[in-house]
Amino acid sequence: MDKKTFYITTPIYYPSGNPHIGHSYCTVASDAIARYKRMQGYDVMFLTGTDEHGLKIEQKAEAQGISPKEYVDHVVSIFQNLWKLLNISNDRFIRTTDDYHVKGVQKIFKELYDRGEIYKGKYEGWYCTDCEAFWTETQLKDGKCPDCGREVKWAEEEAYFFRLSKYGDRILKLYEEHPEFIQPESRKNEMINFIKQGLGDLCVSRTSFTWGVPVDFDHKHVVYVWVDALPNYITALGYGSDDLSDYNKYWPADVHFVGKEIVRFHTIIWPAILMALDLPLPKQVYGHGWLLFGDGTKMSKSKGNVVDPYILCERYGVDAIRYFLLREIPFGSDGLFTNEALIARINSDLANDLGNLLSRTTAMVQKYFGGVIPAEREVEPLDNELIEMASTLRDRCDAAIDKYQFSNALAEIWKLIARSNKYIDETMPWALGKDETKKARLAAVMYNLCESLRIVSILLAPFMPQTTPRIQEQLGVSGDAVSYESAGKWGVLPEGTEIRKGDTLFPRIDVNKEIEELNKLIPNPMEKKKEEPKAEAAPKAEATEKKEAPEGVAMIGIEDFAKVELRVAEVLACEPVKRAKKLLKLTLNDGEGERTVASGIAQWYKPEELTGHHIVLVANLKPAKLCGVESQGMILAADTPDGVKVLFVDEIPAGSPIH
RNA sequence: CGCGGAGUGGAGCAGUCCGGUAGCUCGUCGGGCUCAUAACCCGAAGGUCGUAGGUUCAAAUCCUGCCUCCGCAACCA
Repeated sequence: MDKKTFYITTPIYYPSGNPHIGHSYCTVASDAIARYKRMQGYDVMFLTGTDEHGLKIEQKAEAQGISPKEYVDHVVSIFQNLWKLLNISNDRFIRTTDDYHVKGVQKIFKELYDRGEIYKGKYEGWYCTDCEAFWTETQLKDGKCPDCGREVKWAEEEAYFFRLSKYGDRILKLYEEHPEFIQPESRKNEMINFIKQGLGDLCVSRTSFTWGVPVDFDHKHVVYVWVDALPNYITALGYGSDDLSDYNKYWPADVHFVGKEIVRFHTIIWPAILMALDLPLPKQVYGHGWLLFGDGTKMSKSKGNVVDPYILCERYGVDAIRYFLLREIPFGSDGLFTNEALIARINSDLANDLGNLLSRTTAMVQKYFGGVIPAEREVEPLDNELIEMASTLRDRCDAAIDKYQFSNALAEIWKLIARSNKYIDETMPWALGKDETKKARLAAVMYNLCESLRIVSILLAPFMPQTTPRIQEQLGVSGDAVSYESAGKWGVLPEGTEIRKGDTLFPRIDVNKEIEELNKLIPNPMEKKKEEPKAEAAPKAEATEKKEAPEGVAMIGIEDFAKVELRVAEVLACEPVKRAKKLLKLTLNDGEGERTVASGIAQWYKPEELTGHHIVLVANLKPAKLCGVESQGMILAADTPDGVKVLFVDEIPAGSPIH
């Protein structure tokens, strides 16, 4: 009989920057499931990959003076190295630039077109030439491009559209008939509301850039993100090629793990595309939460506050990071990532509870029995609770894993670890060791502890694949004694097994020292954001960030710089902008007259702190409308660890040009 | 009224759907033990569950108003 299959995917990540801890989070979670399911005997297909097309990549590459392919090759290799480092056991890695994917997408696109699901139309809207982007009326800021503030013109672009609008009802019905389709539950309502507002047809091709999958029957066009990226889940299985064996075997996916920000694409657009193709739908889309920092900021490439997964792994070990990510944060919700919490978990859970349990157990077996537990053992009723808990642990883990509740699964495992530590206190093996007549009892106690640890090591393996072999080595177990099957049984440890104390599993970390060193390593966004008045508190959770390297800032010639007109200006008046959190409206005397400039510094300056000062003005910036205020320039300010500092040049008269 | 999330002992969370002793982890304090990575085990202190009303025999839980915080969006020229 064929093994039951299990197909799990991560999103394909966009390599416009290096992978951060958020990518790692989703990938580690998927990996744990993949490993767990494999352990249970499933034939698992675990897919991850990268989504490499699009304007942004094209621009990034151009900024670095290399081809898009060169650019993505480089970044993708960084992703792949990180997955290797994190022990990610993906079966495949799909790149949307792979030939088979390109062919598959072209085939899908054509088929959708032939079925009348995609039609050629006109994309109408306000077009910004500089950004090469279309905007809707409502997106415009006072009739100008919301991105760059430049003039836009009404333009039409030929484009292909997918008839998404006709699938609203079917998708709602899908949610109704399969309430488990969107997880967690709370995300479903958002989707329902979104659909009920009415779905429009979806633009699925572009002519404004070329870095994409060409539409093979209309070469002006490249396929736009939706029909390119989403089908990776089936092209990776060979859909669109001659060999459909994997597709037939693994599709539909058992679960797509995605971040909550892209739930919409996976629960509306993706099912619609599949419906249009008459293909089976994935069984479930799970939208996990975000990792947040101490100040509640979502981590992202653009904000730069990235905790570098490499540095973390290097300092604490891969398994510690994997453990923390899966244990600390309930999978469906957002969670805080702080170094303090990380270190606390490592010390208390990994070093004190698990590491120390193994250490004291193996040390005693060594000490009292020279490493081999005697066969003659005297059981007592006291043992029953431990045995009961250990032999049913697997069921509780299974149940949690079935619901993707990683933290609950780990919590269950740790209950057994805690129970085992308590068991040592209850049985007092050191006292038994002093009494020759209690040898058999002592043997039973040690045996029970080893059994307990054996079961722990098996169930922990999907989460901490590097650590568990070390535990099992010390326990002297392997093969059948560490199978999933045997995790549900008590009394598997073979007679005569040689147990020996090994190296410390997880060394304890000195919290204060460590936090100090981390702070040296990576600047802290908390400090520059808000000064906490309660400074007497112990070294507190330090959210850390790593500033993104100032990549892509190319050298310019003097002639480029000469294009910028800098001038000293006096701040005549300053007021907050209504409806704007960050903006201050400055009225300036630039030496020739008055002008208005908006500046996003409300967070750092009160209006009265600026009036009267002389500042540096970029005088020839194209005007832009911000929150209803016409900004006719920009003032210079510096980013510092303590916040943004406006450059004051009070001793220089207003109007002075600067070179 | 832009959309959404959240306010529970010092910190981080569970409990809220299906009202009825407020639970967990960490931290603090006291005790025990010595096999172990100054680890482990036991105990204690600490919360009028954001606020004001309402429903009810009974509300953290249901209803209404309000306040605060956060994310997204609109503003970081």
